[in-house]
Amino acid sequence: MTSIGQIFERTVRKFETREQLDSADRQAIYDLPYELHTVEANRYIVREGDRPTRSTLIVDGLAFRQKVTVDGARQILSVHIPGDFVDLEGSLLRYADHNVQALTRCQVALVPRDAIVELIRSRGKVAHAMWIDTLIDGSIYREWIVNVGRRDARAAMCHLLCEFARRLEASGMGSSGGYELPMSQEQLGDALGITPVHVNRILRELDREGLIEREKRFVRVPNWEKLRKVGGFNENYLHLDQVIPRPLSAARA
Amino acid sequence: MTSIGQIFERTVRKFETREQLDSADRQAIYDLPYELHTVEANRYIVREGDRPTRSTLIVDGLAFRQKVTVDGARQILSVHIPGDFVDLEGSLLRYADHNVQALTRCQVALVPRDAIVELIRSRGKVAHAMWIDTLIDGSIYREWIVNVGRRDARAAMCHLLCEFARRLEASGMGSSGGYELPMSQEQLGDALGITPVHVNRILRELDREGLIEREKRFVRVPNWEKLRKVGGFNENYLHLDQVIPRPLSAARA
DNA sequence: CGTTAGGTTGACTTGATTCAACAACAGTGG
DNA sequence: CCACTGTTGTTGAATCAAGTCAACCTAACG
Repeated sequence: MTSIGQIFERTVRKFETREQLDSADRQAIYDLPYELHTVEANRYIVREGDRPTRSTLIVDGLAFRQKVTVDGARQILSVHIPGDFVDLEGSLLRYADHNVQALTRCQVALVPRDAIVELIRSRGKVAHAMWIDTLIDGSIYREWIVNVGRRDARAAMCHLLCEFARRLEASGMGSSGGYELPMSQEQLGDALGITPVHVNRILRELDREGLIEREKRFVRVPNWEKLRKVGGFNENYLHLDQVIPRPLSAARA
Repeated sequence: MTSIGQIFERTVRKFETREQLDSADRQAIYDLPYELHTVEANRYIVREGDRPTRSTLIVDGLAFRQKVTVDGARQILSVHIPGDFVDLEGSLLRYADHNVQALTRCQVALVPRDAIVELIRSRGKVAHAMWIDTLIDGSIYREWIVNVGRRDARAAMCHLLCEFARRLEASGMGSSGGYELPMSQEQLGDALGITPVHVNRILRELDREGLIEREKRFVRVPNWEKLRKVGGFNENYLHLDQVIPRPLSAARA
């Protein structure tokens, strides 16, 4: 689906919405050494405690972060799409504090840690773009806390569906009308902090109410505004329009 | 408590555990322009939607991040201690996606956004240290998601108490034996995603079981190991020992 | 010394879990 | 090509953790 020549294409495109890169910056990214691998669905990409020597870039497919409590309950923390580095932390922190798993079969590019560290050191603007990425990830985590902490299952599910819709749409992988959501009901439960049985009931309820229409794992959203409202979804936290303000000048949006 | 000359002391000390700074780096931080202010408990430091022109550094006191859902429920997202910049996002993202409030009366230093941006641009290592800070914040958010999503109220409360204990201890503001936790039971509830009534019952239960001893808002931990176990607390995610690995060489811990 | 915020407690309700059974479906191997 | 097996989805009944409502208590404070 994604040819070799375009491995870093999505990443560069994303970074360019975050910081004005020059051609040397772009080239430095394109020049990153990497090794392509295929990871089957559900296989681990990073394990808690790992001290990885390579960072993983998702080229194709979806992946998710998760953590397991001492008594075995799993909590999904975020979902990632092509163009995302899923363990930059591995290059910058000592060890991984959580797991990363492939949601679907993934094509990933493994980039040596040293190359990432050198890129960061030598290309300030690229580093800046990556940093902004981690800030936005942080913002998404915060909203996720609100979702599991303060919304009931129905609202939380709608919110989650809205988030996926907007993020997939923004990256050209679906429309506001509908999209493929390749998660099992158990995984949805792990994302929302509820049981799969309850996920099932909520989904059917939303279906019955006409808030969504399902066909296998394809979700159609007949009335975006209604779904948005039930989920209390406000997309600001995704910072989809994020562009770095020009330094030292009062840039206007 | 903190004299003018030491405004950036804690911040520098923190950054030095994250990256090898040279004297020019340190000086650049000390030279940051700022304005000192006092913020009363519960007053807002940043409001969602703000486009702040200054970043706020906590010099003394505690602050917390929070978000309010459409139907008025508040979720506390994190608690911050002296030395933390509580709205770096304000300098790097377009607008604030959440609120920051003073937990206790705070002394804060307001640093102009442009000065922060310039510091980041000119002092790569300082920027790096700050970035690592945002990565660690991200890690704490992830654990917080697990806490509200997958732990019952009792375990979540113990986990929260453990987190505070370790963080306060690490910054010299309390010992593992006990510490001042200046949060109302309502605020604790907002942090855990439960009602203040339930917080009360859980705290009394923990008290009765001998897991904690309370005196006003001072919490004593007679048996750390027991509390740790009930909370399923593993401090790795705090990255308290974080030191940046030497670039391009196989540094050993 | 009244006012207010925070803490405590009981009775009742509810959203979500648990347990258990079964249906639909995909993949596998005989 | 079909039986076997495992995963995912569906449903009902019973139970439980947490929420709601409401009252009252206490300490701090102007």
